[in-house]
This record gives sequence, structure tokens and C-alpha cells, in this order.
Amino acid sequence: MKDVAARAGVGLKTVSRVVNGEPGVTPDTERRVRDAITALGFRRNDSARILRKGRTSSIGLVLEDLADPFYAPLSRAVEEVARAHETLLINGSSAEDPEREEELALALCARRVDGLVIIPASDDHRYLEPEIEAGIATVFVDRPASRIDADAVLSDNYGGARAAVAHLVAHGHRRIGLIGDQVRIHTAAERLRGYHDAMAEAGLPADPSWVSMGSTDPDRVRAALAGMLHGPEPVTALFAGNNRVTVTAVRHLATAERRFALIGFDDFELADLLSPGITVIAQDPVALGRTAAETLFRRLDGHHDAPKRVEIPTRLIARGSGELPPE
Amino acid sequence: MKDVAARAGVGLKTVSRVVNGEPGVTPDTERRVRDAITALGFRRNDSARILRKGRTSSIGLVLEDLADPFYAPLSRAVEEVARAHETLLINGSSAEDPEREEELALALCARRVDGLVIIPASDDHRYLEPEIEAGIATVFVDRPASRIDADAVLSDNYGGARAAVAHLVAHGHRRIGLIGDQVRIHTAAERLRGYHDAMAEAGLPADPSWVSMGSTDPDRVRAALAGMLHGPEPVTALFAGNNRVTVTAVRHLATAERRFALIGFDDFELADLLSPGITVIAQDPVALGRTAAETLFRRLDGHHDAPKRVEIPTRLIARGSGELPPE
DNA sequence: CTGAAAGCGCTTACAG
DNA sequence: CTGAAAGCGCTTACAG
Repeated sequence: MKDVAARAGVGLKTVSRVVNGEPGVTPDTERRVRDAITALGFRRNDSARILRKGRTSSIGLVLEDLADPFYAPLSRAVEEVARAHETLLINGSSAEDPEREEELALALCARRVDGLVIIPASDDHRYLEPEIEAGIATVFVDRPASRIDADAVLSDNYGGARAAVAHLVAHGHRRIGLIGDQVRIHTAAERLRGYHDAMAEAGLPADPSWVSMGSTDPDRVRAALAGMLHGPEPVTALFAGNNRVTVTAVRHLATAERRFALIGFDDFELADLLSPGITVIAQDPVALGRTAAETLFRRLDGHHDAPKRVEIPTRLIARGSGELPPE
Repeated sequence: MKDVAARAGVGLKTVSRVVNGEPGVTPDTERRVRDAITALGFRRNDSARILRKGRTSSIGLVLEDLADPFYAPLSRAVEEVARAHETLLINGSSAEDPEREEELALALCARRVDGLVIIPASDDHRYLEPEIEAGIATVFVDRPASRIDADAVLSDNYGGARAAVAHLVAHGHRRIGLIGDQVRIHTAAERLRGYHDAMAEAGLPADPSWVSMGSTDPDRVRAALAGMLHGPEPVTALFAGNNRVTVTAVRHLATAERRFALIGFDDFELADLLSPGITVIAQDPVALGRTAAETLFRRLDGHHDAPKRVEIPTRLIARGSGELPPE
């Protein structure tokens, strides 16, 4: 910029004015500056600008897995809101590893992102307290923060699970299984709670052998499913706690000698083309991402009211597999 | 940092040494500095560091759509390589809009990302010349750069398409349709070329009415498909030029009165569970992303040889739909 | 082992 | 309408 100023025969501030489209420059001066910019191939260095202005016009997004079909659209929705605010998005995957989440979030804070959207893997977010104190707005999405008070945008996991189980009960099932993610994950715990309450409301026992919470690794899910289907009190229906479980259950259903009704949490492409079509509790990942990002920018615009929790409704989509009667 | 130095009663440089883990500080001095850091809640500001060092330790990724099931794993693979190099990833979607691609890429350059991975939407990348000149390493992936010479990592679109059509021919088809993306997109043009060559090699005519290139909007695809299936010379097999076309074709197949063989470019989850299973030409998005990122970091490590083009093989996965005989 | 000075490339606050 | 000076928060190059 100094070189441009020298070549155009003007002061530094005048170049700055032209580069930023500020008023108060005569057309003639402006042309001289523009010519110098072109001749020298000048490109403004935003690092310097950021250092001086204090705002980086970037936000960070920490999620579990960029490539997950549930998080990818969420991420895209955050990006669109950021774009509308002329803000860049820096994102990274925690791979469900608390240390990696912390490492990433703190790296983003060191870059002084204006704000942070986090899908937490950690169960202790006190490490963020100094950052939030220092002014980095933070919104949690999909799962709430732990041990600190912060904005959160969540799906109605409890209500969705309850609706799924009630739907199966309405179709005649009395022995209903649940295979879900590790209970330390908030969404999994909420869905488990919904299952139990729906069973209780229907006056049905919930045999502990019908519930299996843990890793969503296909092998574990297969084993859990086999146990439920072939025990002394075999389940006639399964509520699959997330999309990975559902996919494994669908594979099992395709080859199993024993049919069972199935409702999955999370929708997925082509669910309607399988036979039977797969009944699901659909979440709205775009709404989650958009709402989280909008909440963040509202904070950045100076709204300092108490942290809020927003709940996004889920929706039952009946396609056949959840309407099968008990065998 | 100044405050920390004052409180610890040391110079600025000593604080810098402690913060960066540089040697040459006595344990006692170090403790004094660390205490001051904790007491003051000091967090290093990377913006200043970046300005001084010249390297931002961040790379940019411009892609078509973060949420696309093909690009999401590619993006994740780039992220993993970046992470291994202690580099953050800033990414954004061009939405297949050339202007948006340019806007994003230039914004990333203004931030002085160390390098750029681009899945291009534009057909003229001369706007990047000054940036590349100024030292921002750039690698194109999935599609090559236009009107500039740059590294590119591409799938073997031509070979994959040829293999698909040859496979259909081997199963007795003589009238084979192709519905693909707009020909201005390099991958679509290459797949079209593979189709034509395979037909010619089999000594088959390729009636122009069997080929339809354009938007992958479901309505357009449906109309094109209906035309091919119900003309005077109806096709008995379809080669679907990408995953969006395949999905629409699968939906059509599920309800159509007339069956047809189908091979889709791009694999997708649950393709094996449909009936028939869907035969595909699978690409390797993870290899594309990883190779592109590794190429980029090789450039950043100072390799200045001529731009290279790397080709990643595709793989035909037979599942039933591509092995159906002609009706 | 330690620190003072200069500078990275911009913007801010001010003066003319 | 225009510009000189100071400063954002670090690191570099150097000296002691």
C-alpha cells in the first residue's frame, strides 16, 4: 500500500479510501490510485486489516464429522447465514473426540473468530469460559453445552422418540426394542427417555434386554439386534436411535428370516424406495444450522440477554416399515 | 502480551519465548511469566502473529456444495490432511455459480490463505493469475482449471463412462441412453466422450435422441427419460451421468411400466439394498480430496515443478440393475 | 539467558 | 478533499 501511495503520489490514507470505497476522493486522484494498484498488482492484505479492526469477519464451526449426511446440510446452512453477513466459515471435525474438539475450538479462538458454532463432543466446556468472557460469542447446536451456560439449538429428541414408540404401540406392538448411541451423548439420552415414557404411558413393561445403548458400530448393532430378536421375549418392533443404526437395521431386515417393524431417528435419501419404505422421525438439519447461526449473529449484533435454548420440532414420516403389524 | 511482560517483570521477547515454547528461559522466569499469563487471562492473538510471520497456516476450499454427498467426504479428506499439517480449513460453496466462486476464492486470497483447493464452477480462472503469481498455491480437484495452467486431480471420467457403456453392451444392449449434466462441465463432457467412444467401439449407432445433457433438475431428467423410453427407438438401458440423475432414474424405475437396465456414475449409500441393486461407476472422493491436499502441501513445501494432472481410477460395482437384459 | 527497537500492512483519530 | 502520526499485537534481527 505504501508503494501504491508513492507511485500515485498520494498519502497512505488516500489509498486506503480508494481500496475501501470510502467517499472524499476526487475522480482524478482515484484514477491515479487505481492505475498504481493495477501497475503494482496490489492486493490488500486482510490480516493487517483484521489486526487493526478487531473483527475477523469469520466464524468457526466445530462439528463431529463434516462428511456425515446429517451434519453436512447443517454446516451448509450455517455457511449460508455467514455468507449473508459477509463472513467466512472456518470448520473442522472433532471426530467425536473431546480433546480434538477443545484443540480446534481454542485454535479458532486464537484466530479471534467473531463467534463459534459448536456441535459438542466434550462433556465439559469450561475451557471456553475465558474465551466467552473475552467476547467470542458461542452457540451450541444439536447437543447442549456442558457445565457452562450457553445458547443451544436442539432437536426435540424426547418428543420425537416418544412419537416413534407411540406409533409402534398404535400399530399393535407391545415388545419394542431400542438400539441407540452412547448414553453420555445428550441426544441419545433424550431419545432413551422418550422411549421409556412412551412405554410407560402405554402401560407396557420395558424389559432391559430390549434396550441397547452404545457405539453405533455395525457389528455392535447387529449383535444387539440379533439378541433382541431371538431372546425368550423377542421384540416385534425396533426404534433405531440414529441414522447409522437404521442403516444397519435395514440391512438386517433385508436378509432376516424374522420380520420386524422399524422406525428410525433421522431421515435419509431413498428411504421411500426401499421395500418396505422406512418410517422415520425426521429432524431438520437446515433449520438447526440456520437457527444456530442466526442466534450467533444476533449475539454479535450486541444482544446480551440470558442464554436461550431453542427446540426444533421433529416429524414422523410413515412409509411402511413402522406400520407393519407384529408377527 | 505487554501487560504480561510488565506483570512478570520481563521483556516482551521473553513472554514470546514462553508462549511459543522456545528454549532459553530459566525455569524460574518461565514460572513468573506463566503466572502472569494465568492471572491476566492472556490468550495469544494469532492475527498479529500471522501478520508478522507471513504464513496463515490456513488453506481455503471452494467447492460446489458442502452438503453434497459426493463433496462432503472429499472435503473431509482435505480437512484431515490440513490437520496433519496443523493448518485450518476455510471453506465455502460456490453453488455452481462462477461469480460466487471468484468472490470466495478472492476473499480467501485476501486473507492470505497459504493455498487453495478449488472445485471449479467458473470456466475462466485467469482472475487467479495474480494470486498464484503472488505465491498462493492452487490445486484444482474434480474438474480442471480453465485458461490457466495449474495442478489438477481428476477422476477417470472418460474411462469410467466407457466401462459403463461397454458393460451394458456386454449384457446385450444396443440402444443405450445417456442423461448427463451440462456439457460445459468438464466431467460431463468427459463422460459423454466415453459414452460415444464405447458405442463406436461396439459398432453401435448413437442416436442423438438417446443423449440428453443439461441441468440435473429432477423434472428435466424425468422428461428426458420419458422421451428416451417411449420414442420410436426406445432405449433398453440408461447410463446416468451423476448421482442426482441416478436417484431420479431409480425413482422412475420403481414405478415405470417399462423396465430398463441402469448404471449410475457415483456410488451412493444403500444402492445395494434397492431391488434390483444399482450398478454404479464408483469414484473415490476421499482419494480425490486427499491427493489434492497432499499436492497442495507439496507445493507449499517448495516444490516448483510444472503443474501436473493426476487421475484417480473409477471402479464398476455390479449389483443387478446394470446386468438386466434388454426387454 | 534476556531485552530494546523496528516492523509486518493496514486503520483510526485527528489536523489542515 | 487529503495526509502524517500512532498503533493494532505480535515476531525478527540483533545486541548484551
